[in-house]
Amino acid sequence: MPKDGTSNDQWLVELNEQQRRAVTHGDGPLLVIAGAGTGKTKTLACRVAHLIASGVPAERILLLTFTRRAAAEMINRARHITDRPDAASVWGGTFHAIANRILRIYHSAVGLPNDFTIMDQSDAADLMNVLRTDLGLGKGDRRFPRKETLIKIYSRTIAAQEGLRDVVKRFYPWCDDDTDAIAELFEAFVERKRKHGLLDYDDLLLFWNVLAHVSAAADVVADRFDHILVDEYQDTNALQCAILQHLCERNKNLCVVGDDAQSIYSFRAATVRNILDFPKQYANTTVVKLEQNYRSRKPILNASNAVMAEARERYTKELWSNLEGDQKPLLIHCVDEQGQCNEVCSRILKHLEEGIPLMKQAVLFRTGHHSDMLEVELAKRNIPFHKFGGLKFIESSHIKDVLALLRVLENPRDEISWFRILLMLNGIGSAIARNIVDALLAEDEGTERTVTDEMETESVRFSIAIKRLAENPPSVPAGAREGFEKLRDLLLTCSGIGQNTAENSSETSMNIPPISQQIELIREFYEPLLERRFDNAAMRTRDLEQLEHIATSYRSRRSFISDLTLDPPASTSDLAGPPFLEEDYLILSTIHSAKGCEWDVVHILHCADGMIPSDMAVGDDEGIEEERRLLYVAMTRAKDHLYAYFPLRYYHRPNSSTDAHSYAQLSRFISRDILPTFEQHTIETPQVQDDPVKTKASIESVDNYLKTLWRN
DNA sequence: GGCATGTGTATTTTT
DNA sequence: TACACATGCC
Repeated sequence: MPKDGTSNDQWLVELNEQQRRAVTHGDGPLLVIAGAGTGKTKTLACRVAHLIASGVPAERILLLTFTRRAAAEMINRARHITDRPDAASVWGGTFHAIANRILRIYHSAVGLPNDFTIMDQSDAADLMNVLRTDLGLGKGDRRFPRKETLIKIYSRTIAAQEGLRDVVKRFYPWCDDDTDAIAELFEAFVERKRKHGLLDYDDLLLFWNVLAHVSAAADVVADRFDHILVDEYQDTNALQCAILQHLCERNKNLCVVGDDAQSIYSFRAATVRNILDFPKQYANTTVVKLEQNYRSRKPILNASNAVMAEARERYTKELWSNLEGDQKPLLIHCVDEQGQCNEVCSRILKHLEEGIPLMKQAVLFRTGHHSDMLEVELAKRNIPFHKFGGLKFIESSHIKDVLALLRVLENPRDEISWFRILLMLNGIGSAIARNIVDALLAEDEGTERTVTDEMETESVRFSIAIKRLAENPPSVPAGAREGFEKLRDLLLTCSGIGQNTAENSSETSMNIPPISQQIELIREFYEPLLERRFDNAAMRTRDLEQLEHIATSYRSRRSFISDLTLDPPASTSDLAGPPFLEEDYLILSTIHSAKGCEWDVVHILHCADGMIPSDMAVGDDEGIEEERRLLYVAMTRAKDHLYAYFPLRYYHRPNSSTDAHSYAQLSRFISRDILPTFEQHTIETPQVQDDPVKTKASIESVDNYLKTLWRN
């Protein structure tokens, strides 16, 4: 094993000059402006490798990325480059995942229990809703913001570190009259979370930040890392910026990488100011720009640059490419959405025949449901696919139900999960559920949490709520008794108490079944309920099997739940069969989830005004600009072939037989001036399948069908 | 009073 | 599709 530096040469040679400057930069703040496809991942991976090779202990390097997958990939690459297994101990992950990891260690310094559970955004919204009802808001004819809106306001206030009043005025002006009530609600929200040991996404960052400057752990935390690297810095918010500032108070070894032209997360309070003002914030910043694109052929880059050239602000760089190509991106005019589906499918199959596997092709779109019709079409044609973004596995109600059971086992003070579970049972509605929850949690709430770390072992950690369930369960109405008994058995078994009575519970309490077995038990309990509650039980059952499968790789229930909330798996509800059995599959993805990825062939759906830009975002200039960047991100994912589809006609009710429709306009971002950077195709009539019954039963499609008869 | 059930409606993007 | 809201049933 060569010592410092000597083995560097081999990989350094493969870098271009700018990349090499970024990789070998020594101490002090470093800003890397990295355009799309300029080898950003490679540069970061090499920098990590370089640091390790120059003697920085791997566990003192922190790599913050946008997804866990990105961190894992870079660390893996660094390990290969250096050929040092210890590279695996680099701290890598999202801000939230790292916050979780840190807080599991230093929780007591900020007064958190160690068994805290993490709520995702919809859990937080549910809690918000409970409190909203408790406080009597939303009663009468006053229209009070919906729970989703409330959690967004809350989240933005914290992430942007601005006052509630300002946030509401600026982003939610229609809620301005309710600000006082909202403030009151938020106070209750925070109080309730603390009482029940719940942290939401914002709390994770908030406490990490607090940890760094008010607590006794501050020194330890600030000293923990010698080098910090941050990917996708343009999509960080004020709170994350503050955390970083605290983390590198000792040394200024902070390297941030990003692209202001790809900032697409302002709805999460991300601000481009972070990256633009970085040199001002950190004196003596070294700035490196990566402008050579290694991904896209010239005509694709041309069109992408043309789209960005019309942006209101001027971006700091211009990308160039050496990759020749004579094919401009294709702009394809389709009759309607079905026409778009047909066209996409046939082009995908054509490329497949040419030898480009499905995995190297992607279909991108603005919102999750933009691919609905295509998914049906792909299923019909037996083209397997994976969908990223949109409605996630974890958000479907059957998964949430199972998760609620696990959560209650992990943190019996989790009121929201108790509610969710109880409401599933026959004969129990909100009133009875309320009584049961009150009965179970009553003593717990009054009890001070004086338990120390050492005492919080598995055996004592399940709290009074579970004990009460074992010793003197709350009474329930006769109609609900049977279901409640089954629930009780389940929870006690999973807690390791079994069906025995309380006297020997302390002895058997260590007898907690492994996590996958717990899920199996839960599944047995839940399946009858599932069949009663949903129509498509079969598919949902398969999801549960999948969940059980994921669980087998976890040792503790706690890390399983945390990971599932912080790094949820992509959707599995594919129509085209069990995805993990297919060797080749097409990628469907929202543009947001496509960030950082690249494919040989990229198809962008719905390039119509109202889709990109989304109707929801055209309210103000900043919103529109972000949509433009979104299209830019989508286009720059393509290496060799880029297709943009524009369906002319949108049916108001796609699944009915009525013909009501309206005409769409081409996306405003593909303006007259930049049209020449595309080649245009028009698909005249919808392709009629061998089975004409599949086509829309409208007069028009009948007529079109007849036309094909006359012609053939 | 409280639960189950039916109808209508509004739907971005994600940790 | 999931939720809010209204109505009908015990």
